[in-house]
Amino acid sequence: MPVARPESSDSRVIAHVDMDCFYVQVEQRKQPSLRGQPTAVVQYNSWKGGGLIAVSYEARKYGVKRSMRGDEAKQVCPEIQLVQVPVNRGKADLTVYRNAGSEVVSILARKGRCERASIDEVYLDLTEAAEKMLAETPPESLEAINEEAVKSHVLGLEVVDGVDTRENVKRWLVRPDADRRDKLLACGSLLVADLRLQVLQETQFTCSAGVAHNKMLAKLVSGMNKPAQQTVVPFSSVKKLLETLPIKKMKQLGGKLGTSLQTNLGVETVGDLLQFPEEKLQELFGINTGTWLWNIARGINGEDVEGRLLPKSHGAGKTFPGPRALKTISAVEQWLNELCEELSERLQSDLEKNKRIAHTLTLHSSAYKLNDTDSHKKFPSKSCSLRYGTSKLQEDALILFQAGLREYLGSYKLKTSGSQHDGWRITGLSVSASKIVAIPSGTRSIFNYFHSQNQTCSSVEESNGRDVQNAAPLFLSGIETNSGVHSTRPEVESSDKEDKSVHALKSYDLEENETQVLRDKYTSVTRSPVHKWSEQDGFAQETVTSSSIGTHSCSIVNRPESRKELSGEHLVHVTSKEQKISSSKEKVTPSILKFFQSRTSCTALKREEGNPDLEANASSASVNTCFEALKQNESPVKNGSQTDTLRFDQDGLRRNCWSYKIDEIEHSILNELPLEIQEEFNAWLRPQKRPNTMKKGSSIVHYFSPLKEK
DNA sequence: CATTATTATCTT
DNA sequence: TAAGATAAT
Repeated sequence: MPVARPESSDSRVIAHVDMDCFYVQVEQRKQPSLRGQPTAVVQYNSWKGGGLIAVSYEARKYGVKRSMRGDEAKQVCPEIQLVQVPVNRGKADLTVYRNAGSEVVSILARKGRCERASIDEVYLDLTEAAEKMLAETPPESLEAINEEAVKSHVLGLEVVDGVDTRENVKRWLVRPDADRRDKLLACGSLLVADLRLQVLQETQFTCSAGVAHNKMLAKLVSGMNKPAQQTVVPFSSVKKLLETLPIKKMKQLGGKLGTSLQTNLGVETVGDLLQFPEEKLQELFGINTGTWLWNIARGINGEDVEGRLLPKSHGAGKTFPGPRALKTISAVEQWLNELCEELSERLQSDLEKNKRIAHTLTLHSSAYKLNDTDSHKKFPSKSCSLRYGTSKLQEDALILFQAGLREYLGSYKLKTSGSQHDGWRITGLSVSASKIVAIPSGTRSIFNYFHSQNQTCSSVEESNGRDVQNAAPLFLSGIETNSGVHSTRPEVESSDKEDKSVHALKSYDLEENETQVLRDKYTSVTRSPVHKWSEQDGFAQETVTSSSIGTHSCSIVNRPESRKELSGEHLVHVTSKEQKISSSKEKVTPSILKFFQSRTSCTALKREEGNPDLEANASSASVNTCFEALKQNESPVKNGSQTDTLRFDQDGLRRNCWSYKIDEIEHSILNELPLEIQEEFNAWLRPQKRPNTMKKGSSIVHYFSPLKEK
């Protein structure tokens, strides 16, 4: 679970941008006559008209819903235009939507760190841009305000009668006496309005956005006013916003965890969560999830916007429902071949365009057994090191499948007839490529070198007369020629781990009596109705465009450490993720300590207690009087008492442990620190995830199937 | 066994 | 690390 940092120090400007019924828009751009008409995108149509995966707002007025069938949609809206998702190799092909998503991302990434959250959603960290704007061209100085920004919905904005809403919003945007944080949000709103306009101009797509101090809030409100509008959450309106918000509306709480909160704790709204002490939530749900929940209840969420424009994995899959379930190995093989073809194409494209290489191939399947009562056993997923080239993928995928099937059938298969199509049916197949790493730029020369050489170790196969790239895998395996050092085939040990069969389905459960006690103890009785929540659009997918070279590489070995060996001058660049991990893990941030130690005046700042909620105790500290360094980590202060204290909980750090009341560090001060130190400081503000200390069999949280009974 | 097809993250 | 579970769109 994500971990939060103290809110009051969080004056970031975060936006969540969500495309409006994205697939529909893509189709409408292709076919402009569909504009303004009730339209839906449907995949396949032979069975009940196919399944809807995106619905235009015109169609929604008729009650057309995502995941209705085409036929149902026609019933409620006979006029509806149904557009089919392209089909290739017998399966839905989402390439056009992925590419359209990439167009959008490249525009949205212009003003700050950008994270592609799905095919049609991104998060933006606009903090720096907003600060810059505030410093150089603050809204109050502007002669004209972006019309789009003026149309923003500002949550909690008091209505002045006699003043129309737009004028009211405009006044909020340019208010000279506003809290700095609100000013930053105002700048963020202007920036986002700008970006949305650019997206529209350059792609013809509309989108909606949420602007707030963190990801969770931005995401929460981006869908509140759709389509083509934006919503801002001023700091001061967070509490009221969350108070009555149904718990299930929060990201991450839409599933079993949310259900558990409802049924086990009687928590229906985010506000209800405020009753529970942090320790209690930690006991119940584990240290990380517990802390996360406690923070979420208060509108606190320290998750970073990752700078990532590309997907971390690629997958191709298909389901075979009902009578279409696959009955023979040969049918499975054929479909695997199709899937691998698509996957291979996308991998080639990624390699060519993004210079990235995938390391792991995984096969997932779902199946059931005939005339077998315990037949809902899960088909095991299997993975192996990934070899480039369509037929390699196909070969390996089949082997993985067969390994999975043997395990799935277990001794069950030992019955009659060795003939194939027997007891089993395959209802789903998918292959995916993960552990994708960028080829460091320094490697390019090596890459090119091998590129020009005749391949040292490739077979010919389906290289289609085009280039074969060996350099990358070579790099990744650490300079060995990959001639045959490692087995390239998926090594499928048939270690039939027989029994362990049924992992009980997991969910959150509390003991009955404890549940009652908790409900009585913390849950109040009354609650009130809430806002109106518009639906979210779209589907989740990924990015990457297409094109292809026939790459065919030899064995690719997963050996991350080997890169270190090579890290001379060129190869220092690892993926940013890895850098982050390694640095936050083993680094003691000595430079920060040094910096503070060299500071002579560290004066304490006391903050008034008794404010358990969101009221900003904007402690006005100045540069010299801000940091207090305590020699020993005085009793770990916990969030429950509203004093956020940095603490190192890993032993190595215990000794020279300092505690800071980071709530009390004013933001502007951070700006005076050297950049490098600012970064480290920020890392502090986003505490690491703590190892889960919850014992597995703890009577408190244990997982089971929630909606099972009855 | 008819919400499909993907993706991401966390736990074990 | 691999495999499973959960969640989202």
